[in-house]
Amino acid sequence: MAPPLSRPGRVAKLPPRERILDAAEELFQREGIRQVGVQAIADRAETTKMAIYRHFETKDALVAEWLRIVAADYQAAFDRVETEHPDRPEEQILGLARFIADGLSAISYRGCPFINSLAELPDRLHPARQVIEDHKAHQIRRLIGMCAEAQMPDPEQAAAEITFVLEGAQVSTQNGSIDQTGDRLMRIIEGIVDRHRSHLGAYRAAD
Amino acid sequence: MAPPLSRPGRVAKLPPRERILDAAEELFQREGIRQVGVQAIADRAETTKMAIYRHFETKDALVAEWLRIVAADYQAAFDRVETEHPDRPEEQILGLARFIADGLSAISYRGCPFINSLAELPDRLHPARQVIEDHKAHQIRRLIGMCAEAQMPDPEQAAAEITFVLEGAQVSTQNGSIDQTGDRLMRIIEGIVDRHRSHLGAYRAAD
DNA sequence: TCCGAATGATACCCACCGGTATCGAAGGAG
DNA sequence: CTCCTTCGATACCGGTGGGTATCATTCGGA
Repeated sequence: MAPPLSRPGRVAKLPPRERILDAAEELFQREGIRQVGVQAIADRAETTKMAIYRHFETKDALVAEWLRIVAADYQAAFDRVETEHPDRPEEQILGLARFIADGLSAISYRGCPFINSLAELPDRLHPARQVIEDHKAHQIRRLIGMCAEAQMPDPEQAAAEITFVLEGAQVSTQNGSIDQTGDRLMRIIEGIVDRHRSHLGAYRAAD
Repeated sequence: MAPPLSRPGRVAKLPPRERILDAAEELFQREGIRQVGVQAIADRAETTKMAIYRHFETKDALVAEWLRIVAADYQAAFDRVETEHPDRPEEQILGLARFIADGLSAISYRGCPFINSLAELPDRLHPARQVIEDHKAHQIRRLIGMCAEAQMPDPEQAAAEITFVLEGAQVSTQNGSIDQTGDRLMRIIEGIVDRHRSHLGAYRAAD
């Protein structure tokens, strides 16, 4: 059952399913979901359309699987900052911000996969939409947890603020109108954390 | 030359070009650019595909024209808050935020046209991309101006912060994971303005 | 009244897309 | 060696997309 991970002849060629997912990730991110045809994915994965439909029910299922992988990457970032800064929630939040800020230049010119997919898949019944929704809910819940641990008086508001800024930064990288986005983003997040943590903000906190 | 604006028979029917643009606005916003075919626009405009191609070179040109209209709406909002609160730049910024916050429920489930179009049109040579880029540049410039007038020590940073938050809020309305988005948005913007205006922020300002 | 531009309606072209059917080659397991 | 699964390749199908050609109709202006 386990495919050969060693010397499959010339170059180490991954099994088809992996190659398909790699190709899909690359193409979906760069060209957009609807722009990329199944044939193009097959070509780039050095396989055939038929092989794709042997591993995935439909193109939509492939899209959903791709987003599931991307979501796992984000979750891994959450895990990493938590283990790197145990019991230091402010540091965890800043670590997340740096993760996004560092990724900005990498995904420049082509924004966040989730935001883009949301725009490209208006049908709320699309299988990928469920993946996105779950991921966003999970993410905001974890972020609220961090804010609460940091003794912020209104963790929901703080988490919402951070979420808005992170997503806005990812959107704004797509057009060149705003430069130094990464640095600006870090300074903004630092300001938010400082304000919510120390002087309890300008508005009434719930308890 | 001027088309009849009165009693064209039964219901007041606008000239075809207007009906086409109205239909395109509605459908592009709700279903997405690529999802909507030219035939669907013609049907909804109660005209024919042929008529569309008599008024617009290509579908892409129609998309660009649509975004030009949307951009004009946003500019009108800028104009309005400026005339409503002359020499009160903080009020102007809050007015803009309220404009976005009020629009949130209206565009709920289907985000900002510019952000969506950015995701749907990865080709940077698409005619609509130029429209978006110009609009964003113009908007950020105007926002920086307001921040400068409000005596904020780092107007570029403040404008970037506000931009991120506004765009992030529009993105986050698309999935229901964050509720009370409008109220949260207003409180966040108030906090930003307060911080940048009064106590000069936590970071060193560039003189 | 007459003319010409703008409009409406239909049929058509070609390319591409998602998805399926079929067949042969390969390749590991018993 | 043989069997059975996986993989590769090609051809095909129905539907739809953007865009064009053609012709009849309407209607305002001179």
